[in-house]
Amino acid sequence: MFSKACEYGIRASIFIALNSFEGRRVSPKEIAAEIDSPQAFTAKILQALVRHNVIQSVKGAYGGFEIDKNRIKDIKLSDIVDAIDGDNIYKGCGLGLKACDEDRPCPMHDKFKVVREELKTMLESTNLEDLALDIKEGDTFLRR
Amino acid sequence: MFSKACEYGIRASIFIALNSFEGRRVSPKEIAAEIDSPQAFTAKILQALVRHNVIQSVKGAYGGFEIDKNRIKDIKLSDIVDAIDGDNIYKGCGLGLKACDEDRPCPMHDKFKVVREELKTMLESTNLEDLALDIKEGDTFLRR
DNA sequence: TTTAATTCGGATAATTTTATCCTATTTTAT
DNA sequence: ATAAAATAGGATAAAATTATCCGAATTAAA
Ligand code: FES
Ligand code: FES
Repeated sequence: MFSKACEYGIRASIFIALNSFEGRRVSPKEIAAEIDSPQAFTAKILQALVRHNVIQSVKGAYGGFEIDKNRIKDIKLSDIVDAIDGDNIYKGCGLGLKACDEDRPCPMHDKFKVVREELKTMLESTNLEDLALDIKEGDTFLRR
Repeated sequence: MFSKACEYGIRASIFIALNSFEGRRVSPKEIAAEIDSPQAFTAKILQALVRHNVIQSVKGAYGGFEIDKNRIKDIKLSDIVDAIDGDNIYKGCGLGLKACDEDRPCPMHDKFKVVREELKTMLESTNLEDLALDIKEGDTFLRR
């Protein structure tokens, strides 16, 4: 469904949010260890998320990645997916036609559109706060 | 959402079904031209679909690809996706954990599961006959 | 001001996916 | 039998994704 980069990006964002609640910055090393991802590759993804303004970075000693505590609840899954995988999964044709076009639809269009919309709604209505809180409660996990 | 191979595979299967209604076999060349896909790559995908028993091939002169006319309505989109992309999209964890596990779910699990199930239901309840008939009526298109 | 701890960014490598090419094999018609 | 028309399948190649490495730039503390 999502690219590896996007999966790592979401898991990383949740872990950063979790720590930002406590006012703690985290390093790519710590993040990769926690979410079980390749460290250098994860670092690249974090850079992309910074560029897209999803997370913030602080350089130098005592630096690391963080998310403004007050904005955690405003960051939606769709922001992360958009930043890394782009909008094809929301807007693209399920059969790979150049664009999804109501006026000249592919055979899967009517049925696919429903699923695509549901995915969109789900990603747009899920924020980092919700996800991080579940982890804190021990109900969900970032690795296995 | 799906791989290129899978997109081509679905489009090809629909076109083959359309022709099999008329008792006509089609070649990879004709298929690729019709669905706007690379011919040799498409041929490989057709071979895979034959191996998975989704379509049939007849070698030699006057040969080509076809689908048993009586089985067109029994072939579901999920059969094609399964054959080419496997079952990860139905069964896998949305955040890329090794497997989706109810007992140790990822933070996205509850919400992702709903979308994944809807996709599964959609693919399992859509058959090649429905898709091919819409094209015949001129309501939908395989290329653009 | 120096040092240590960091992120940033470029270069490169490995792997997977997508794509092409060529030959072998099969089958029908002549 | 032979020739022609097809699919099958192996060997590569190209492109995209995933992954690693290393030095440059930045920042805070000592
Ligand atoms: S045209 Fe294919 S999904 Fe809309
Ligand atoms: S555990 Fe991630 S989707 Fe079920």
